[in-house]
Amino acid sequence: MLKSERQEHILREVNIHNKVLCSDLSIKLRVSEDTIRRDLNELAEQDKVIKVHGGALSKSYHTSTYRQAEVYSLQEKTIIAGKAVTLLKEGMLVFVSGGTTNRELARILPPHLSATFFTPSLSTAIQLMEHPSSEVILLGGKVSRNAGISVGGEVIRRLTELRADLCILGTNSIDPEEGITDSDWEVVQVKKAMIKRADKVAALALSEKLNSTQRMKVCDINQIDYLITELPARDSRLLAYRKRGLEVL
Amino acid sequence: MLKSERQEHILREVNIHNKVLCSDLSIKLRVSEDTIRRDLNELAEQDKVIKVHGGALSKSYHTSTYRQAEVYSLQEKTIIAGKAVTLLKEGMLVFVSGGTTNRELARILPPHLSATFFTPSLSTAIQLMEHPSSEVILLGGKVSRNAGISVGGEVIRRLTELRADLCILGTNSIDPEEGITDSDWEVVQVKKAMIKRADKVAALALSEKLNSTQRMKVCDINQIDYLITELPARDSRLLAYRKRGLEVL
DNA sequence: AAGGAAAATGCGGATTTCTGCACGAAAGGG
DNA sequence: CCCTTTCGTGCAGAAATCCGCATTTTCCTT
Repeated sequence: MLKSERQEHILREVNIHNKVLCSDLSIKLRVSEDTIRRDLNELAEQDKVIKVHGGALSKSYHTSTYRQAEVYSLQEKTIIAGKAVTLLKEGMLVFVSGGTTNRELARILPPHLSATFFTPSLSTAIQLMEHPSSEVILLGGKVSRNAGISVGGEVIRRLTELRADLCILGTNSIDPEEGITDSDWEVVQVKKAMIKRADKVAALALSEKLNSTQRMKVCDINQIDYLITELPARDSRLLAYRKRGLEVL
Repeated sequence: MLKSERQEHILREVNIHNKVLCSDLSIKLRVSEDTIRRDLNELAEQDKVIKVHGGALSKSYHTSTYRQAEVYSLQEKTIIAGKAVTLLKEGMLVFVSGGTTNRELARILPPHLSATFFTPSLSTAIQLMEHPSSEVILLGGKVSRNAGISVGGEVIRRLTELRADLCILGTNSIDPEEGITDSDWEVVQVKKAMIKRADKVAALALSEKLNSTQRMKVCDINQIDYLITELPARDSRLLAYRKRGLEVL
């Protein structure tokens, strides 16, 4: 039996039973426990399983109950989300894109605010779902594995039939000259459609994303109305954006 | 039982009941109280629980981090999912409804299987997203807060444009006479549409759901092709269904 | 096809971890 | 204040892990 074949088998086993024991696998696959252990360690390094004393545990089982843990820069993102909330008014129709910052926004939404949210993002939708008084409409389509959002013609077609008061855009790269840029073509198409059909556009970005660019253009800087970062509005790093007419929160 | 597995269990227990006693856990998990106490101390060091005399208290009780509902009867659901997987073939177009059993199915999907999945369920879609070789298409629409799926005319309209090889239906109530029933009108509409547009229908149900009915009818028993429970196919409780012509797995 | 380097595997022994038990100290309840 | 329950610690046996090394397998080059 080949090594990779064996590891496939182990992975399948661990996903079905949520746990495996070195001793069991050793017998079932007719190899020494050392080999199993080595396999498990490799799989653990690739984040496929979680290695523990005596065997291994399934990752998805473990992380699905625990998942809250790893939003990086959570502190900053919460600040950003807090500022963004001030733009929301009763009864608004709002587009929300993907990303953890927007998820954070959904989480801290004031409970009484009743607005209608359209989003292609799975995680944002799930978070919004827990909000008591808002309506959530999911834009469906082919799901992009990397981005965790729906993409494709159907999403864009639906967007063209709508008109939003506000579009809240998670931003990977923003630059005073180049505007907002991104790296995934499908995602760019969706963002473009959202911007086009919204009266106002708010860009949410960690300060580390400022003055960076990527391959594909989403929009010009003057198409954006609000720029929200975790920095105070008067921070010098934001000067270039204020000069361009953006309202910096 | 593995140590880490045991600690998972303890954590789950403490989060459900808000408190646990060493003595209870010792009996339930069949280890000495010393071991439990050591576990609780470790969990307390990691700030997962609050250790008190005689047991421990839940921490999240105070911090109100709303956690994804615990998957109850996970063991049984994994068995069901395992059987359901055998119905899936390369290249199929499959409808998948919501529910934790279907989420479990998505989780244990063989990595190599490449199929196309349509689902209105957010959690199923998120789980399927992690699958390397399958395509996931999310059916978008108004999100139903209780069910965690998209509902409404748009979903149903999209479904009528499709034709699936298989429909995998999470089931809340099934009865040999009454067929499948459910309690949420919107959800029922979606399930009806899915059944109508699929060549074969598989109903996934915990045995506790057998022979129960609810207010609204989803479909007749003879519209279902496969019945999958955690019980062995020959179990007497399934006899009535076999007699009706369902293939019981 | 043959040869050889690299990777994979199994094994023995040293080390670490896990677990239950015993005993004395501490905490809690009436 | 006494009695019961719980706690902490040390210890011992069992299991799991780590480490180095010899042997086998795999794969690539010539």
